[in-house]
Amino acid sequence: MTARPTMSDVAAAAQVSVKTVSRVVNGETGVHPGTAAVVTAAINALGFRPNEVARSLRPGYSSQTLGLIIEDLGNPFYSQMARGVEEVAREHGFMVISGSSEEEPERERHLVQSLLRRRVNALLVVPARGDHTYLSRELADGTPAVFLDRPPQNYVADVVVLDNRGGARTATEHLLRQGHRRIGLISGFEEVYTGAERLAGYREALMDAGFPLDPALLRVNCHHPAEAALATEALVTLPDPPTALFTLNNRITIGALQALWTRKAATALVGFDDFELADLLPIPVSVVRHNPVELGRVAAKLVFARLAGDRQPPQTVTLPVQLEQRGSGEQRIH
Amino acid sequence: MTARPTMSDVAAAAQVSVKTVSRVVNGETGVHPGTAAVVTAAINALGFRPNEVARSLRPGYSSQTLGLIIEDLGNPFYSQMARGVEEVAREHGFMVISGSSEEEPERERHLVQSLLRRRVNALLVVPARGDHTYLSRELADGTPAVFLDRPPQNYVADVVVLDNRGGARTATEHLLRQGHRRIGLISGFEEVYTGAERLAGYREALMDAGFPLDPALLRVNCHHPAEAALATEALVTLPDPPTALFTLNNRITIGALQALWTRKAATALVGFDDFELADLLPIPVSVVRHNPVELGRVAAKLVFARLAGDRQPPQTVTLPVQLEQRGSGEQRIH
DNA sequence: TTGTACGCGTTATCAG
DNA sequence: CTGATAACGCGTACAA
Repeated sequence: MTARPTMSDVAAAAQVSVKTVSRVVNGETGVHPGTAAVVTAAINALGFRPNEVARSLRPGYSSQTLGLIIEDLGNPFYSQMARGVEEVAREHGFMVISGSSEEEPERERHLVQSLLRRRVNALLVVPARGDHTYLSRELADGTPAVFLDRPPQNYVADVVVLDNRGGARTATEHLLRQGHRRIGLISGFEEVYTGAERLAGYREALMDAGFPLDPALLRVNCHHPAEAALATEALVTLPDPPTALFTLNNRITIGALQALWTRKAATALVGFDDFELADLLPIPVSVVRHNPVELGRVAAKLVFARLAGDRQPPQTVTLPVQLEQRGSGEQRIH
Repeated sequence: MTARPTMSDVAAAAQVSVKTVSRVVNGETGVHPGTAAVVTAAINALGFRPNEVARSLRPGYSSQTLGLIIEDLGNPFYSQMARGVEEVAREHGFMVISGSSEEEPERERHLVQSLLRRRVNALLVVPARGDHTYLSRELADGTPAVFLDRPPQNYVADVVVLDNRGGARTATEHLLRQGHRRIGLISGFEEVYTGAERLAGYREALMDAGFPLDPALLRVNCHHPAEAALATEALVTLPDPPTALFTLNNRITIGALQALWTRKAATALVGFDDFELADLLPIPVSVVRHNPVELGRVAAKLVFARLAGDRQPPQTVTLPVQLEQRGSGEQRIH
């Protein structure tokens, strides 16, 4: 109930000046041990805790805070990214303020502004769709920004992404190598960067191998497992059905699996994104997996390099992904 | 690269005093429209953004920030809680600084101190094990704290928990009603609050129904799915094996399921905690489910009630859980 | 070894 | 309607 004690409260209690208290608090040299003891006693008696807000207002000091904007804190992929960011931040004595953009551009802008008003040292952003030129104005003072999972539109800065295209190529080539020629593809939002890249990787693999891409095998805009299940159902009941499926994210993979199980279809399947239980299912699911925590870590390290004065041109880091062969993707065509 | 412009920069550019700029920025009445226009123009020209840090230093103002300490931001259960907290915070114009305690008491203390130094308005904490009397000193000024998922030890404050005991009772009674008399139980850390409560619920249900508790059917301290699988294996191969299993958290449920599948055992199963795919598996898994987002929301609302001046004695809110009958728990004994 | 003045960016007070 | 001044809590520069 009492207001939090300040340095001058401590100074008054210890019968010294605020500056002496400051010296003790910051462990500066040149304080008489006796005085220091008195001050320390007063600090403990009053329960004084230095006010980081006041400190960060002073020139040369900063809030020691990172701003993190992601699509949804509750989504495991992003929350693991956040975890990676937090780890690196802690190593530097920083804390993280985070917010969910809900993939809405206005919300993102609002969050950017709120965070900058709080004078975060840097921004880490999973960019929502839409134009990002507004950032030039917001970050004109040199506050670094690093983008995660996808690049922003019309703003040049450091970006850390997964090798979406490469992973999709690998998955598709793997299925081709098992003898599959008709490989169905189910994707989520078409316009999202990661989805587009993965689709491109699938296309490239087919082209390079000299096989045609049958548009009838493509199902896009499946946002829920249920829609993916329907799409799978539709593909499997085609006159000339695919012998394998490539599902572009884990929600889709889950929906597809359910449809395949109820149909007892022996269609091979490789999914992008790992998921819990994938390796424990009766037929373990082959996936292209990656490391969201590492993504967060790498982005945070980039941020701290910038804060340390790194003036290199903005770079794009592409993190490798791994094809995990567990069974569902290794069913050869007879 | 330029330092961020301040109010006095704007004032100079607009040929007015800082106070006038302040008035315009805060939309105060009593400013000549002409002057306001000039000031607004200067603000836009310079890209001025008010410094919330400086503002929060002033008496009567605050950082408009909540501190959140959870076990692990990367864990879906906790990250969804964080999501709920964030939602309510945003409604109040607050932001959230979060940190992971890793279930280590010293880390928690360190986080508490860091957050209080940053003058967060309130603390939301998933308490690590160990004594929490230290909080009396830290929060002597009246900064509210609310605890999530489990109560702290030796500190009285608002707490929001799930109905762990009731959920476990319900699950056990459900299995008893299906005719099961030998119900195996697999749990994680024995000393964790939630686990202890769930175990107690199981015990109570058996006692109340007048059935003995066979210690041979209890397996504790399974921290990974693999350990749970081994425990399941051991239970199923008992001379007089259980006909049903009650698994105390989702990691354990997953491990148990795998063991049952490989063994093709027809043991009934109910798990505490829902998990992705639970409803999509060939035999859908019955679970006691709950709503982590709601838990976060309720806790945050409690915090804001306290911040608004609510002086009621600390309360414990117990959130209901639901038994979701999907199939695995409804296999009657022949 | 210790203390005094000043400034960080903002807002409240009170005068013009 | 507008502005000068003090203050928020702390640390730097410079004395004493």
